[in-house]
Amino acid sequence: MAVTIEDVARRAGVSRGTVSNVLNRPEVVLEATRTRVLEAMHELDFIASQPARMLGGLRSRSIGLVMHDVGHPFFAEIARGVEDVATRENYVLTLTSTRDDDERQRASLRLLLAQQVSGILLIPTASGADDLRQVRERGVAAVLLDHEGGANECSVAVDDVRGGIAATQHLLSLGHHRLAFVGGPRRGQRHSDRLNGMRSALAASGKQRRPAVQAVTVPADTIACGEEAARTLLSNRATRRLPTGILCGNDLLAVGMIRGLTSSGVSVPDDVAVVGYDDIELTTLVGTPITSIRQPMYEMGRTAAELLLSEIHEETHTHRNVRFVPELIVRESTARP
Amino acid sequence: MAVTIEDVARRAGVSRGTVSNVLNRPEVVLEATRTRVLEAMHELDFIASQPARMLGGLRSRSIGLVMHDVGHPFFAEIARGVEDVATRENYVLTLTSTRDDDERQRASLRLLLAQQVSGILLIPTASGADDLRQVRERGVAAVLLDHEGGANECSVAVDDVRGGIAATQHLLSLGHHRLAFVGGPRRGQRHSDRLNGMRSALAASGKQRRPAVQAVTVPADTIACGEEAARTLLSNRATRRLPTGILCGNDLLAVGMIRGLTSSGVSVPDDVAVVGYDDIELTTLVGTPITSIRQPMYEMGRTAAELLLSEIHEETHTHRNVRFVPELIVRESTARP
DNA sequence: CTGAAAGCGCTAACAA
DNA sequence: TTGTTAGCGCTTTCAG
Repeated sequence: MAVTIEDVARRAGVSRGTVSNVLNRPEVVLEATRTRVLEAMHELDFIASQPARMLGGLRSRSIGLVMHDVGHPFFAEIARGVEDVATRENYVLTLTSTRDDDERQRASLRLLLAQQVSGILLIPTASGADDLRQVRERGVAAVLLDHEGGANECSVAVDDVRGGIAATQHLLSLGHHRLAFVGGPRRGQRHSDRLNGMRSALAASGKQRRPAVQAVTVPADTIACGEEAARTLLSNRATRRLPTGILCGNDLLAVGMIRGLTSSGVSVPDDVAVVGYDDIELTTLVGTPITSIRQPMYEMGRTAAELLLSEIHEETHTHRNVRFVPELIVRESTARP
Repeated sequence: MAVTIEDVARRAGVSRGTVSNVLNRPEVVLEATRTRVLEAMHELDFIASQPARMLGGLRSRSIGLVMHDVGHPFFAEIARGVEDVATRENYVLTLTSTRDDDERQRASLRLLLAQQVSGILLIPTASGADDLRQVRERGVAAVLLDHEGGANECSVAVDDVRGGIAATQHLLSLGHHRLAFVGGPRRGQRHSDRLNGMRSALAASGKQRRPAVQAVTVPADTIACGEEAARTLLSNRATRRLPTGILCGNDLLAVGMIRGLTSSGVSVPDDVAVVGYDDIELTTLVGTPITSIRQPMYEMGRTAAELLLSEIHEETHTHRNVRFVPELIVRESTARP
């Protein structure tokens, strides 16, 4: 088997306890013995077994991240932020994707708990934010990510209502009063809050028309769904005029929307202005750069990881609900330069 | 503390050993007792501690993935493939990013080893493929990803020489004989193989000019570096004519290259044809859709994970060096439709 | 400051 | 078929 603490002890001519001490409380062991032990470790290329240490009573130096899908740039960027602080603090990051499935989320959480991670970051499914309760009951630290949390927990989110308001005010200022929102149930409250933001901004403007914000529901946050939504809007024209200002629940939807619109001869931004959400790098790269509501994804990951580590380590940790403010980034999809 | 196997045993009125048996060899315990134990587990919401099981002698049900950066779509997509099979097989995936730093790669490997993962997938830094030796010496399964391996190990790679050849033949068939390659040392042999592919295809064509393929070195695989490379090519024009066919080491470089070229009044593809590499989704979304050499990233991740699990489980595992064949996908950046 | 020994939660013989 | 027990590699008292 692998080289154990026993081997190191023998080689250094000390007891296991002493080796353990140089690992965990080096200040308590004599300089001379310590170097001797360190040398022995080095010569044997000793790597202490984390599982064994944990059984011995140490915390685990690993945290878990549960999210929808690493493949999506929004989540990947959050993961980067988390990973950077984890690495910096010498933690490893175990990650699992739920594909937005409640069952998989529950399974993921159990798997992480079984690993004895010392903390969990959860980007919940539409209805799964409560699952953290059970995690906490087991004494494992947890913070909610991309979801507003309660008073007795840490959370990191972005103010979606303000995002909706910012997008709407921008559209209104450009003279667009016939508005639509494209989003789906999969992102749960994220999208409904943004829609609410639109509605309240429109109401506040006093420019509200009879048919308020038109909401188009899509099954997923993809380019294809965006194109589909464009077709829906276009074919509805018989009964309802085409909106001239559209907010999409994420940037991929916006890409699809613009594509669907232009391929039917509707010009963006001349006929219709389109706003995306998230502000992933892609928005700057497409043919018509997209105006978007920027969410600080990397920062969110970093902050959440820091809160989690603080909850793990600090005796006097007080819960915080961090809420970032999204930022409107104007590009060509709403206004020609 | 948490609920242990002991609690379950007491509640079900059996011994620890029996509980352990229903966990590990259910067929050996009487139907009746087993259901009783299962019920007790359920009532207590028992989750067996993986660390403890490992000490007891079980394998770990976790694998590690070491890569450059989760934030990059190429790696993110590989990670997705890995994650899908890990989840399917009830393994958890621990991932670490090296940012292409040898030191960090070594640290990552140690961290994973300390966690007692039962297998490691490594996308090595330019010079770090050898680090797996030490992993294997410790009896931990390992497969090399995105890097051609030796006979005594499993690996999953893509034939870069053929990728370079395919791109070159395509460019030649379009009438471009003055060629350039843009790439960097960071991706190590990946890029040099592609360049070699270009050279041999050019030589084989009999159309070789005196100045063979012009190689432009960039420090990183980013859009900014692509633009920079465009400027370099442009400013070299005094001594060396502008190439008319350019292969970029990845798609982001190609995006930057096209942008740099067009902003200087050089038309793509009319004046210069540009080919990217990887074929990430982005290639279809930019203003001028990019011809690219497709690498099956998701498949690579899946395959590597499957090889790893086979190496972990199967007694009779034989090593394989899987080499995918890249595919040329033609789009507007080399030929107007 | 160092060594000896108990125990962490579980698995895997071995007995019964 | 089930119970008993000896570790797994480490940490952490507690003596020395």
